[in-house]
Amino acid sequence: MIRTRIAPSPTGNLHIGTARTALFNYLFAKKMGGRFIVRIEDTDIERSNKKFEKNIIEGLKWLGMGEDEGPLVGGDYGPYRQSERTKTYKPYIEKLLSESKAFYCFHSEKELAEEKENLMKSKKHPVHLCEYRNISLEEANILREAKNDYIIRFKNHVGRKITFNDLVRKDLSFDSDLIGDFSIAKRIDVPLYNFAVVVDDEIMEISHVIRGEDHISNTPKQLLLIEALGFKKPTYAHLPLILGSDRSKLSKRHGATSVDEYKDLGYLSESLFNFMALLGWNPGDDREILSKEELIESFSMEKVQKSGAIFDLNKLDWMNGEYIRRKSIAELAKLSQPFLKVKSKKYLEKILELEQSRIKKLSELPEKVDYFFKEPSADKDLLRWKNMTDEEIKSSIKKLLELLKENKEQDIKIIEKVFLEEAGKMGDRGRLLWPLRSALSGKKASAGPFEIISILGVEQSIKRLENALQSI
RNA sequence: GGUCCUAUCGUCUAAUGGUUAGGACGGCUUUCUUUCAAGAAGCAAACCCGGGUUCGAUUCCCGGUAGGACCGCCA
Repeated sequence: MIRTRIAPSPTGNLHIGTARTALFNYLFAKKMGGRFIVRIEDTDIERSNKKFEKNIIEGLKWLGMGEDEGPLVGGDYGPYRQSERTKTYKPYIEKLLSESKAFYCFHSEKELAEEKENLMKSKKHPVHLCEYRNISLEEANILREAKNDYIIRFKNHVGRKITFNDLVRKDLSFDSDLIGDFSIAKRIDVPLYNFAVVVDDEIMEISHVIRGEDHISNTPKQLLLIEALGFKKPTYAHLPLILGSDRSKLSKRHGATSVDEYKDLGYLSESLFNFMALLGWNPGDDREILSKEELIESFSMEKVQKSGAIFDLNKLDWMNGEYIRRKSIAELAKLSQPFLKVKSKKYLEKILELEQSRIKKLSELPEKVDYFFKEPSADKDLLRWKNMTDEEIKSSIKKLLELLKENKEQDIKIIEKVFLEEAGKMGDRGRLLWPLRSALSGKKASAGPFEIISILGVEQSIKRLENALQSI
């Protein structure tokens, strides 16, 4: 059974990078008929926050990645929060300690920091080979009472090569000397990340560890622990990172980095899902717009890119526009609720019909359609088409009013026909139609005048034209 | 500083030991058009550098260069 997991730490909102990692875990698991698991890494109780945990899991769900197991939905391998698993880890730490595969280290943080600094100064790889690595447990117990400051480290072998096969990067190899005696637990019941993951992955029977390439250097440590504990090795896949416009790891200074922010900006979950999938992966053909099902169907690790990909807002905007245009008006109306408060559903839908092809994100809506809710302020220069004189504008509007009043009771199709005929007589249709549209919308850019009239109604349109006339 | 990773249009990417190096976004042009979009048509735009292997390298190998990630008693 293929089992993949995402392990967010609940110290902030759902980050785009985390979401993308989750996405690849999800696609892979679903493609292989496996299970997608959410495990919360909240070792450091102070930093963690239930609110963030909920937000992260809901964010994943919003994107379409419902978890098969996790802290909120449960499962047979729980608990799914690291903070609730301290009892699970303890025996494994004790085991390593009693087998002399781990030891107590009594160096202070200050000493360690100095050691590292000196090593780097002398151009050496910063690595801690601890002097306490061979002391007996008895000695350690005595020292522990004397100093209460200690940490548990893994006793690393020297001169070994650690190799593993990565699904994305093929053979990777690391020198054990450069890893040193790395830390595995703060105290006997407080494991550190590298230790906790290894134990959890074993117990939760995680078959594939799919994560960002920033974890590559953690892998040899975890492999060492797996070996020492006699665990089963999962298969690894390290994904290329998502980069900001300057090619460094995507972070706050690059702008919006959380899924929430994109949601609030009016991006649809489908476009974000689709877009992230195409960052560092392709389906092997020219398709760009793919549904979740198609993405799952065509997913394969072999197609995952090795180099990082810039998060290009331009393309996201385009894709979001594509998705907006593919929505039914009813769906779009529902999605627009948070952005546009309109009491009448019918009215909202009519407006959306006009804007569907004009917006790239839902947040553009309020500004684009405000004229449907309040009369525009009159501005004579806005009414001017090319180099019409004030008098010409005036006579155009008078003509418009006249025609509109005459055809008050007519269907909009008829009105349009009449107006177009009249505009045709003027040679340049803009001389009649531009003042019409701009008087109705109060904007340089908007939907067409007849579409607007059909929504506003003839009475309101006459009123706006009269207002416009006043301003000249 | 050390280790590891990576390298095709501005961006996301495809393909290939011999191609006019393909697609998409963005840009530009044209078209449609009262405006803005959307639509249609088109244009410009890339194989990091050097050496080797080879009849032939963008492709394979080596070196350089550049960029990135990591180097916690965070995860």
